[in-house]
Amino acid sequence: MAVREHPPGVDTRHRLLEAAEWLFIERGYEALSMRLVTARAEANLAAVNYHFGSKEAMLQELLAQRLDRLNEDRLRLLDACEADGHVPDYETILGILFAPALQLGRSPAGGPAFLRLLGRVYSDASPFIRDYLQRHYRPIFERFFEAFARALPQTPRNELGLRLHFALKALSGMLAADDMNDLLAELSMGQSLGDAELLARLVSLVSPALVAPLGNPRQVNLIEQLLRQSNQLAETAQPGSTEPDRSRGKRVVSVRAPR
Amino acid sequence: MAVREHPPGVDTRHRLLEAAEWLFIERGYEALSMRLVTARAEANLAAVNYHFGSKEAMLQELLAQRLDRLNEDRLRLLDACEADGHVPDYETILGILFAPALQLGRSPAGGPAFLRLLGRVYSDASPFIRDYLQRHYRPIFERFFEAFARALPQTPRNELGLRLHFALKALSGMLAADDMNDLLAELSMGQSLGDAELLARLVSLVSPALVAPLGNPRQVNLIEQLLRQSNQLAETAQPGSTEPDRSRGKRVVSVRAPR
DNA sequence: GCTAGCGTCATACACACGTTTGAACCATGC
DNA sequence: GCATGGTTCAAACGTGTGTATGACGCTAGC
Repeated sequence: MAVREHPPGVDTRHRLLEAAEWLFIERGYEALSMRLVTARAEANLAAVNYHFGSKEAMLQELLAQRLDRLNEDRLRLLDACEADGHVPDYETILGILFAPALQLGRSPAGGPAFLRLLGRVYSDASPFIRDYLQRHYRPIFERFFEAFARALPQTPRNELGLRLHFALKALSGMLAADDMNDLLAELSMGQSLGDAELLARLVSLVSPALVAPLGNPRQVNLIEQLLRQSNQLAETAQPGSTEPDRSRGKRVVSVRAPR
Repeated sequence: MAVREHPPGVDTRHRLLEAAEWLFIERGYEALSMRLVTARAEANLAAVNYHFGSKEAMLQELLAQRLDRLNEDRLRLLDACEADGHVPDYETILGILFAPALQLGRSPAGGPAFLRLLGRVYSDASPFIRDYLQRHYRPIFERFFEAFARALPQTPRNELGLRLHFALKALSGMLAADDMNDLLAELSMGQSLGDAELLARLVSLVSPALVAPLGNPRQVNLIEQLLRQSNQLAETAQPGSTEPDRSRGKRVVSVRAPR
């Protein structure tokens, strides 16, 4: 007879959250099923609904546990840097956004793969995750937006929005990548970097998107040439419109591999 | 009696592809169900399997129809720019990537929302889409990677990979956004821009990520200060580890809203 | 010793999914 | 007229999902 793996005392609730976190990091929200979670946590299928009430409630608790702390730290840091009317410059604000994230990534409070979790959360397409972020962290985002706006007063607000959108998409996309640990390693390029150097590199990778001038005449000229050339090539290659229409109709028979 | 909406002659196949494209653009692959597609195309549920054989086959055909042309154009343009040993600089290569996309976005061959489709494809997390891109367009990506490597010979290859990854994530994330049309409009900042100006701005937004120097001593110093300050703030605020443990156990009763 | 009550368990429910089926439809061929 | 074959249709199948239920074990309080 098999021995009992987990005496009831050992917190199932905790194991569930842990399993859910890994699965969410690895496969995203849509692919996260209760059966997968409970199997990995070596718990019963009904455990999630018993302890949390629903799948979404469990995810909410998981996210709150990990993200609330992060955003509190960010806000505190921003408050400190804006004390007595000081206006931090845009690179500092980027640093304020990134530094607590890296620190939580190194601490047990953030969890073992905090940065990957962050990336997933910010790039997951599911409405549940998106709504959650909106509902809980919009004020924080707006606080930082205002800070950026003060740091870059010459940039129109809507263009600033665009540039921020762009920069943060890039960052979260990078953090969410499966090979993001390799990527971070490459950022340090063989040398063993301290956190400060690593963050400085991250900031300098992101910050040009906020302040780079948009299109000088030389570039416009270059692009115009390319557009002409592209048009011309496309014309000579495909004088008609689209594809020659494919073979149509006829019930498609499906040949399935045997189980 | 209701009149027949679509006489059988009007191509169901075409309507299916169209509906699938919109749904894919709006909600991504995971949320794309046959029932939604056939309903929007005003076709029978079985129509997809009749005309294409399976859901995945339909998506493959949709993607091939839209993306093959794009990448052919890109390759042709790159070939032309590399003719007789010429080595295009990195901004030109970015232009080569973007120009055909914009042109197809303006032409009927690309479809009504080609740019948003592009963004979705490149940022969708589902394994099917990811595998499809890998299988069909890896050679193209590698060709462009080599071109970038020649244009930036002083950049180590792995760092170049990182920077490209970063830049393209940013771009696709921006294109996939729901409000991407608004964003593009903001890029032109009120002025009505020609395609060349728009593309030049896009290129100059992306290109710094490829060549910006990584972290000077001043920045490192700034970040070091921030890290210290953050650590200190976090310590004083939360001397313990994480959250005070929540109320545990007790079957959670769920109160469901009535239908 | 007995009874609460927390936690776990197997099992079932209702629903959504992709796919399959066989009959019906309907223009075209003879 | 009648058969043929491409197309559409309603209905079902099997599987996967989140959730709900009721019984069972175990520990704690009296």
